[in-house]
Amino acid sequence: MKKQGVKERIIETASDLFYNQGFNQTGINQIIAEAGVAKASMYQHFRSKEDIAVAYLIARHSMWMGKLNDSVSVQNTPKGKVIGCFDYLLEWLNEVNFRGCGWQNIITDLPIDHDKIRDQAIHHKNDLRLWIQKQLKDEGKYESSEELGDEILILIEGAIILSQIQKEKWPITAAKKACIKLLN
Amino acid sequence: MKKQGVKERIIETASDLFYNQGFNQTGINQIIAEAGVAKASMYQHFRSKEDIAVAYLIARHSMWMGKLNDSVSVQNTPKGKVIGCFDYLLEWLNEVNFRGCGWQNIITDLPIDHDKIRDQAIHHKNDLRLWIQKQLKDEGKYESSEELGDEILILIEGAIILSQIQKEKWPITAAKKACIKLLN
DNA sequence: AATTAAATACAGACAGGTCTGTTTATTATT
DNA sequence: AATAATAAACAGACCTGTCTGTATTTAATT
Repeated sequence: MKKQGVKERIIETASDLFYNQGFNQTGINQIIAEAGVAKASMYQHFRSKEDIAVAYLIARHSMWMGKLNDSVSVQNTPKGKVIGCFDYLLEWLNEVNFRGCGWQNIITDLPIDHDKIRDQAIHHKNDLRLWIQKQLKDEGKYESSEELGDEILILIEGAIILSQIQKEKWPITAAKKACIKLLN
Repeated sequence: MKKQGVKERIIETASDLFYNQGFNQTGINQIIAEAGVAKASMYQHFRSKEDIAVAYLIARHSMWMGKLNDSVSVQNTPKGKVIGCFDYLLEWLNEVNFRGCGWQNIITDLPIDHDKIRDQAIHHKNDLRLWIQKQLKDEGKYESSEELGDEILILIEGAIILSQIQKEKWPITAAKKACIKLLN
């Protein structure tokens, strides 16, 4: 059995902790303790706590977009895939007890000068925005797939944050209904 | 000239700091320094940092709902008032450089056992939800004002968080368009 | 042997909260 | 009005704990 590399262990542990308990509630001493890594080793691989968070967000983006694509792959049409986003949200957020979005959660209470983290959030949201707009364009029946895509993205973001606040699923199901209305 | 009370000064200073730089980025030493209050005095009025935050959120709720009502009061119909929410968002969020929503910002990275803060966020969002649903019901032309109200609320929440991430106004204008589509 | 990683200690700063004595402001009494 | 008592607020020190990051030595891995 090949032991997981130090860097990977740090990223994995930090990802879990940053996501579930919050960036500001997670100290590096906890990360190294739970990852079974020495602090100096950690600083060999990462220049700062912010850089660990960046690695977390990069890994998360890859994982998240991948899972989204997997989830909606069963849909036959681009439009179906867009609507399917909400099924994915429902399944994922229910599974994490409505903990919400890693990017939303980290950007709302961010130490000053942590612009690398901010850039990751913008990157992720732009990727998702383009993904939605592309699906709608591929569907070929919407005059304004960009405008519509923006509106769907806002529904997704709103559903995530509101389900987090309320710890309930109704925002997601309501957002799906609104999405269907806008697309029909 | 009556000097503002100690408690009020703490709440006002903490409100400004919590909102603009974040709950976790604001320490009590900064609060007392900027409020010109002794720490012991602060702890005479508030049991904990969490209690200060609760006072902040209570004051904010009152202020926020008041300003919303003022802003939409120029609209002639309940429906106009709901759509007017987005104009209020645009003005307010532009003014605070898209800093976003006090409740969203605090609940996303919250120390454990701070349930009083959580309760304030739920209370605020429920109030807003009921306010929107009431407007739509008063309009008298929607069969399902509750469902529609939920959808509008999600648009509002999504517009706020996304404009914060992007530091742009397009999420708000897009959300307004979606709102109009859903209401027409 | 070279590289990587671990263990440990440290530095400086900061966190939220407590305590004691002093000062100031307000209230009550004369 | 003056004085005394009370309440509120302040100043400074202190507490325990934690934060992020650095330095050194030793151990483990390649």
